[in-house]
This record gives sequence, structure tokens and C-alpha cells, in this order.
Amino acid sequence: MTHSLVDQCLKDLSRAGLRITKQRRAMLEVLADAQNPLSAEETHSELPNATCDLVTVYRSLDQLERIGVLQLGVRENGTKVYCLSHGHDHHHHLTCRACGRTERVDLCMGEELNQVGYSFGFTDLTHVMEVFGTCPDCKDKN
Amino acid sequence: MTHSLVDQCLKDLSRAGLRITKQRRAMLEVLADAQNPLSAEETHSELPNATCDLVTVYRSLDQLERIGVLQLGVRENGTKVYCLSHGHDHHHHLTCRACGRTERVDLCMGEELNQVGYSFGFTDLTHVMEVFGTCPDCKDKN
DNA sequence: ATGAGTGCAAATAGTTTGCAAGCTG
DNA sequence: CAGCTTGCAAACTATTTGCACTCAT
Repeated sequence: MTHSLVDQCLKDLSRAGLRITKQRRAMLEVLADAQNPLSAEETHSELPNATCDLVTVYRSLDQLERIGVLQLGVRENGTKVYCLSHGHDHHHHLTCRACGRTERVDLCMGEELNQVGYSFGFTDLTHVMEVFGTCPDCKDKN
Repeated sequence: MTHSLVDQCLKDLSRAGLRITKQRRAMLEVLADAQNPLSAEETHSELPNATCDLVTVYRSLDQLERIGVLQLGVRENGTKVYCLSHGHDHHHHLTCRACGRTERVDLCMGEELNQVGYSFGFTDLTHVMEVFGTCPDCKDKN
């Protein structure tokens, strides 16, 4: 199926002066299908066989995040993860530190954080908010 | 001067069954004096000459965070940083992505995040929240 | 056709692990 | 004096960089 979500992202890509390539389209498709934020490695491994090099994934994810098509997150170990943030679907995640399972969290205080940032004279504000815990299944396994 | 803050942390250390060593005391002193969260590397370099190996810093920071003496944060590039979180002085930071300058942010929605976590059956909840931006000085320099 | 984008190789940064020796409680 | 801690060396994971070649616009 054709992802209208992906098409939207591709439009944003051109609008930002970036080029549309089959590699980028493939990455966006992977991220659009993903149930949770993916790291560069994970995105790469979900890509149809040999779509592109891992380095290209790193470079593209970084650019896509800069132009706001992707939203950046972190794992507890510092690994960067990305998910589509198309339109204004900004949200956060609750991640199990044992199995990686994630749940969507719709709480956010981005507005307030930006206020504080502006009050200090800062610009280009972004934020990262992540919740980590042990999910019921992993708790039992223990 | 003697840091009552450090003494408090050391007490928490023993209470948690960890041992008090000169290395750990030195690290806590560095963190108590720091104006902003420090990475393992930075903490190590602030230590009085040859206090201990960098590996020891990594191991100790990790343990101190687990028992709640330190609060974990991340830089935009994924580097882990730590600051004292003694008592209940939980707070967050606004960091300039160009020069690293940080400002304290007292906003936090830990309570609400924990609620959501519990509602999913998750336990041992923690969270990370970081604001990144460009500070006035770095903006001008550009 | 021109410069953004890509692949490949190699370098970095940050962090973890194994093991023997040292020090704390 | 038992076992937590540390030091040193080495392995690892995540990410970045340089350069020549390719492709989107």
C-alpha cells in the first residue's frame, strides 16, 4: 500500500531543499510501519535487502530530524531513536528497559519548556523526554 | 570546605550496601561543585590528578545513579551526564548545543509520567527530560 | 551539468567487560 | 578475611568523517 504519511514526508523533504531518493523513501516507509521508535541500526535492518548502507541511514535520519520530519528520542543507554513526527503528532514513549517494548505517552510540556528556553534567550529549542521502566512481562520473568 | 551534601551522599552509599572509597568521595565532590551535569570523561578530568581510572568513574556513576544519589541525563549526541540529585532536588536542564552552557529547569512532569507508566503495569519508572537550544552568545557568534 | 547523495573504508567517541590485585567493613 | 572495588588492557557499540563515484533536479 501507498503511505500517504510517507508522501507527506517526501513533500516536506523537497520543500526543505533535500532530494528524494529511493533510500530515503524506503527509510520513511520502515518508520511509518514501525510500532516504536527505531535506531539507525534497526531502521537499516528493516530495510529491503541492501537498500542502502548503514552510513546513509545515519546521515538521512539526521537530516530528516533537522527538518522536523522525524522526532528524536534516546534509549536509556544513549542510543538515538527516531519516529515519524509528521504534522504535529508530537508524542513521547514509555520503554521497557529489559525487552524494549514501548507504549505511546501523550503527555508533553514542550510549550512550557520552550517558554523557559526563550526566557533565557535560547533559540531553536527542542526537547527529549523518555520514560523507562520494567514492563509486567519482564517483571514476572525475573 | 566539607560538603554536607557529599556527606549525605556517602551515607546513602553505605545504606545501599556500597563501600565508601576515596575515589567515590572525590567524584561526589566534583559533582557537588559542578555548575552543570558532567559526563564520565568530564568528571574524570576534574578529579585531582590520578585519583582513579576512567573505568572506575563509569562504574561508580552507574551505581550512584542506581541508588538515586545521582540523576541521569543525556546530551543531544547521546552522551550520558550526571548531577547530584540529593534528597528530592530533582530537576532538569536547558543545554546549548553549541557551547554546552546549561541552565536549570525546574519544570517536571515526573508524577504524571509515573501515573501513565503504572497504568501500563510498568514498575521502576524513571525518566529523562532535556531541553536543547542555541544560547544568545552562540547565536550572535554565528 | 552540478551539486546533493551514496558507498566503502577507516577513524572516533563513549562505554563495557575480564581478570588479577587491593582495600573496606 | 570475604568480597566489593579498582586498574589495566582490550573489546564493543554507536556514530562520524574522507573521498571518489552516482544520481536527482
